Amino acid sequence: MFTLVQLRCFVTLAEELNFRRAARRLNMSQPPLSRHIQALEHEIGAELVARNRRSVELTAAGASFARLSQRILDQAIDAYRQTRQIASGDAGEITISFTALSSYAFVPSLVALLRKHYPSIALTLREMTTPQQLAALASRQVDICLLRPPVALPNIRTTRVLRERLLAAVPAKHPLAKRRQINIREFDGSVLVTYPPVEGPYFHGMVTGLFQAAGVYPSAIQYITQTHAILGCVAVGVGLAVVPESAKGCAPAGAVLRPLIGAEGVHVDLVMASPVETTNPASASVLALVEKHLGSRGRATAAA
Amino acid sequence: MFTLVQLRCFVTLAEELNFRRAARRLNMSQPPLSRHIQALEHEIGAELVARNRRSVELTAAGASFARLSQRILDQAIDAYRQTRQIASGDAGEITISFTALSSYAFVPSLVALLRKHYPSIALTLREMTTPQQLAALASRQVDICLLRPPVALPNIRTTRVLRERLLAAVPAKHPLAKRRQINIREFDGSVLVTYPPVEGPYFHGMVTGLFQAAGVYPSAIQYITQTHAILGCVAVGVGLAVVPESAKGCAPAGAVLRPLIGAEGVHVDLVMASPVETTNPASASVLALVEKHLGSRGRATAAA
DNA sequence: TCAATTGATGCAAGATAGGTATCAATGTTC
DNA sequence: GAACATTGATACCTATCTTGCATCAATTGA
Repeated sequence: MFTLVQLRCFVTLAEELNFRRAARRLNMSQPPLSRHIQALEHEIGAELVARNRRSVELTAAGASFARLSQRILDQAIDAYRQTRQIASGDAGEITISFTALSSYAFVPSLVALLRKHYPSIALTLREMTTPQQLAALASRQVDICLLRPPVALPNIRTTRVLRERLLAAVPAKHPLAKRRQINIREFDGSVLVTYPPVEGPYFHGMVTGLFQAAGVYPSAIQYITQTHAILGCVAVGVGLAVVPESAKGCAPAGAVLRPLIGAEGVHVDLVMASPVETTNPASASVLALVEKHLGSRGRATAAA
Repeated sequence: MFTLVQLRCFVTLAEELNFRRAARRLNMSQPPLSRHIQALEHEIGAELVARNRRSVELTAAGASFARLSQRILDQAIDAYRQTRQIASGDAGEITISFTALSSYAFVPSLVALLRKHYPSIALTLREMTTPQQLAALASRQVDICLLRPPVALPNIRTTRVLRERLLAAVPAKHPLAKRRQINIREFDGSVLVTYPPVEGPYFHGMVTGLFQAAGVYPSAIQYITQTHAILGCVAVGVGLAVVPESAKGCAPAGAVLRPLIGAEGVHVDLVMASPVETTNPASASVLALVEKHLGSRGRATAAA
């Protein structure tokens, strides 16, 4: 197989049509250039330049090969640059998974942040449930997960990116909807729509712990997996619910959200989880960027 | 700049993810493969494979670079093959010029012949007048010309590809149109529509020579450059004409062609002209093909 | 704990690329 | 038409690179 150096020599010769001038442009003397061209012609088994002892001109094969060679060289330096960029984390691909609710709370600002600082990183977003996220993280199918704690996996590090208060969700036609804020005791005897223990263990534990601590007992509990589905049930009057602040982004018209009195010390977190060691420099770049950005903002602000 | 050999090594390693197996596939021992990969990584300035002393896996940069490398290698062997093909004349580009009339007589069968034997030669056809053809041939702007003799240019060789009889062209409403064949003496005293001496010297000399030899003198001569224009004039009753047999292909409805008595020994030739030495192997292939084909057919048959 | 396998490294031999000096051939100039 | 300049090719030497063999340290599996 011929060499890229030979191609570079040939392309320059094809442009100059003069061995000495081409050699000067290539920063070499004329004899090795002659030998490179000879080697190339011998390798391909065809005459590429017609030399008349005085003038040099391309053969039909040489003219075609010059174009192809130029393309190969262009691709080579392109591959060089692109790979350096990926290695430095300035470019590349990154896959981020997120829970449905965080798409309202944190993902929009994350995408904006990435687009601003790393426009050449290709971002793939994948909505998953938390158990799916843990599996994807363990098998390294995703670079970064946005999910609810805790993340009990080896060699995974987490950073809290969002801390939210809890809000009460009541139907718009419910008497409580007129209150500016709602005490958790008002839930006593009502139907509670909330997260199931298996699919949403974090929220489930938080809400049930909250009610137990306050000594409040709903008359019935309706388990629903996703926040937007819970709010949908509230909107049609199924019952009351406790949801994180970011649920404002997906509240239907029939449900209103009010500050929850009696849950002041309780809040829900959203964490960013990623492998401790990654082979993807773009991932490291994004993690560093997010953490730097969080640090400057106090890492506890809820997104609009 | 890195080497194609290094790329080949890296691509194979990326496929095998094992230095020894990759080295075996590359027909080399393992140490030089390790060195090639190291050199490549040093050249690019990035880690391409993550080696854990036991397993080898690609980094993000390495995965991208492997794809790009494969593409470069593919293009390299493609360039190799394509150039060999062009050099051997099996592929390439060829420009053939032709006179308007030969587009009916010879060009169709030439195109068919090329498409059959050299489907990967790109054919450019260019209609020119004979003086334009001579200039294009001298400046090597075309590879092959189909034109009327003589071709008085240095380093140009010609081959006769077609020899045709002459026919009489008369208006369909003319009394002579009823004859099966027409004697040249019948032209005496009629208007002759024929080729001008400057733009169509070959035909002009042939026709005038024919009439002089027969002692026939038209009452008037109308000069028109192209055969199809001459036949158009004949069709509307301007006069009579003498045209080559291949004019059958472009005769309008109002003109009829009949064998010409008294011109038996006279015929017109179409020759194929090309530079003696050409840098275009495709041209040589086409010339050889045409000559071989003519040889088997006796080189004098008029095309339909 | 021992054997097998992994990728990296030291070393010597061979191959290769590069430079200098030079040649034969062809234009150019006076 | 003869001297000169310029062209690409070649001979030869040196520096560098590449290769394969032998070997090493580390890890894995039995």
